Amino acid sequence: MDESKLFNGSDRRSNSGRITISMLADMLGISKGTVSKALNGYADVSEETKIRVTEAAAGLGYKPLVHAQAIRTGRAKSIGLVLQSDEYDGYGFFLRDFLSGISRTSSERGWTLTVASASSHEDFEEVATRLVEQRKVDGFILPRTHLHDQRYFLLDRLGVHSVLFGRIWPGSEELDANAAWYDIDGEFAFVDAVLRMKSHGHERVGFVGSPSEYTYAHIRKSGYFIGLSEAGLEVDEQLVVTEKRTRECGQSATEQLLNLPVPPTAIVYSTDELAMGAYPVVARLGLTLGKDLSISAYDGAARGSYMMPTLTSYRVDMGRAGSRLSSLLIGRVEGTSPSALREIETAQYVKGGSDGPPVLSPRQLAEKVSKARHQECNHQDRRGETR
Amino acid sequence: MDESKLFNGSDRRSNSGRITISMLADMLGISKGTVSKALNGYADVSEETKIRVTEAAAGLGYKPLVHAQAIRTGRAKSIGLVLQSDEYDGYGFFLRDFLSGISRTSSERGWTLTVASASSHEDFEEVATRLVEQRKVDGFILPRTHLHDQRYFLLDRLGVHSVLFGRIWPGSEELDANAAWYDIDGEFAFVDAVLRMKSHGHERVGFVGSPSEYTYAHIRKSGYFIGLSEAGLEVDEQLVVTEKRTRECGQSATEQLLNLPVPPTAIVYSTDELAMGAYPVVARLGLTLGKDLSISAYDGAARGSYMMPTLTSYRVDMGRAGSRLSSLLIGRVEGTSPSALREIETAQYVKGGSDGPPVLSPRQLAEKVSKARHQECNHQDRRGETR
DNA sequence: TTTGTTGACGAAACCGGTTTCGTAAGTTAT
DNA sequence: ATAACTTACGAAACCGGTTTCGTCAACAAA
Repeated sequence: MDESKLFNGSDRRSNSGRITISMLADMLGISKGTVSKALNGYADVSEETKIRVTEAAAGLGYKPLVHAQAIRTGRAKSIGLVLQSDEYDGYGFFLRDFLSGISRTSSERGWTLTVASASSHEDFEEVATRLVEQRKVDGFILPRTHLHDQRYFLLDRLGVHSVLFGRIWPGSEELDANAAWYDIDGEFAFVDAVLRMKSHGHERVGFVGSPSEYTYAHIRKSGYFIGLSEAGLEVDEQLVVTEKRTRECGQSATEQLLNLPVPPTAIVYSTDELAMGAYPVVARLGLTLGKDLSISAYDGAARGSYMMPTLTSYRVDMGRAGSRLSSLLIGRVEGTSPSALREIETAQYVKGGSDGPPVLSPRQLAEKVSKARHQECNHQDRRGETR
Repeated sequence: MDESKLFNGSDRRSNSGRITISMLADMLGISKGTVSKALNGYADVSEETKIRVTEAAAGLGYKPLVHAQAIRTGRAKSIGLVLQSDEYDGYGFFLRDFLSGISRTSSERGWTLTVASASSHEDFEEVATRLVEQRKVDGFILPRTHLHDQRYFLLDRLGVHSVLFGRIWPGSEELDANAAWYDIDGEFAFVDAVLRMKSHGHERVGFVGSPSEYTYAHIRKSGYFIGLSEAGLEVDEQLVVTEKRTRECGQSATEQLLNLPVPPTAIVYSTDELAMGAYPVVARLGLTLGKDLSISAYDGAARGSYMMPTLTSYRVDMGRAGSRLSSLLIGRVEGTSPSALREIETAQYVKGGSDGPPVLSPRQLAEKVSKARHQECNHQDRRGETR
């Protein structure tokens, strides 16, 4: 009673109602240093005092100001994420899930998500450096890992922690011995995809891959080859098209594969985005997906389910990815060894209507394609005449 | 020479190379208070000293630590954005543009973007309150404004600034006299859309609207009615379907309109998302978009351009929106009067292939629809028998 | 009983800034 | 020449925490 009256009567300004560590210390009749130590688990505070302080803090709703701590500890408790607009926007509808995952998990630990954007790699360097110099961020999540990810090495030089969404250079342990990462086992998914095509009865399975700068491109392609070998199918380099990015690329790749003398009856795409390109091609040639041609892809983008027929794919839980990545990064900043901060999970198979047993042999398919192709030309000719 | 030697010899620890205000003051031989005042434009510093300090700061790359400033000034120089996952994800591919716009402009002013997420309105309250209490954020951008936006009123009670993407309650000045906002003139776009349909020759133009909790739903609908009146077309309540959200909703709304005894030959959709629902309906009925039925929408989502035919729409520049919104919010936090912080811009018309002169009268269209409908039933019957 | 040791805490420095206040020198008014 | 203002700056308090260091009491060992 007396104490609180004394306190209220003091000249401490309102401070918009927030309770500070000094106030808390005054009310408890101990020094603010001791309060701080009690809350941070120092050894030289008695168990009894710790309990008193903790309870009072909880009761009064005292929460330390992170940036006031940061000035001494150097920790902003903030996760950095730089969105790069020069990269193809592979996030699509998933960006929100990803961000939600990150911010949810980090806020549970009292951390924050700081988002910045860069227009190029040089810009990334500038943006990241600024965030680090200004101590706005303790570490970065690096999505869409490249083979030799320059961002990782840059941050490493700056002495800033990072965690990769995807591996850097799988197989060369020396290089990323110091890296923490989270990844989805794309290899497994593509092995599975090929095996499923085989079990449908397909003998010629094509592959459309992503640009080789991305680590996942290699991993998924490798899964395709392993799948072929496990399925007992022979490798035909003609059936492999790579370095594709957008759905327009997927379109041309699909055309290229279907124009082969002996085309594949099934195609596995590195991403949903690429597989989207198959739909207009198939429609134009009068083919039916899931019958004349079977396709499957990877990412499990919601978009895929809007297609007719829906796209068979392997769904990646971006919310979970964001959540795990922030957890790993926080661990990294707090000193856990990177070798203990590596996680790999599997994508979830989502059956759609875009694959099934083949109704045509490769040669029959080739014939159907070339017929459709001729009709199309005639159509165009006629259209040309009427103009 | 002497000074720097003296300085190097001092016991100041490395501090990972960063240069602090005290160092700068030492090197210049003045007090750190004066340096601070010089950099912050105080009046009681001579012009000469200001120049000396500014140049030295620039030369040595001195940048004050924002959180060190924040502890005294109370400004974290950070913009808050809460992504709400209970709302339909209207951002789509635009979220990245939006975030880029915000972070680019705010970083130019030395500000940061802090992203959080909430799963419900109560959660928003909790998340926002936490960010405010911990002084992590100086204000919020509130996207997808509701008519009586609870978020706005909550933040107002907390004494935190916010800026709305969209207006709160257009027409009732008293309510949002204190609000700052940025908006795109949806009304104008829908007037324009109706007039364009009229100039194509359409006499019956339908409308599919969004849920009425959103301000924009009212604004766009109002534009539709104004457009009708300007075009000299009569209002027919049967042609208006509202409270629609997803593309599935758009699908049923389109069916509903096409099943009318005298259906519209043109439909204007409140969002691209809704208009997506028209495609499968039209395909099933054997109609051709841009001929049998003309449609246009609003948002200018990239997705729209992947449709065949491409969707005529009004493009909203989300990057610019984010940029302007952060600029307005920073102004608000720095004390500009909210009445000076209101901006309205127009959406850009993007012509696609989904609209054109009608080839059928409403009655002819009705006939074509009902024929297709019967065939469809027969198909289904036959399919049923073979099973 | 004296001499370490240990446990628990306070005082004060510190982090990197901002802001108040006092004051010496220069300037103008009387 | 003196009084009254300005101007320009430094000293020091301050923001809200953390961390170092010193100290005192209680306890154990000699």
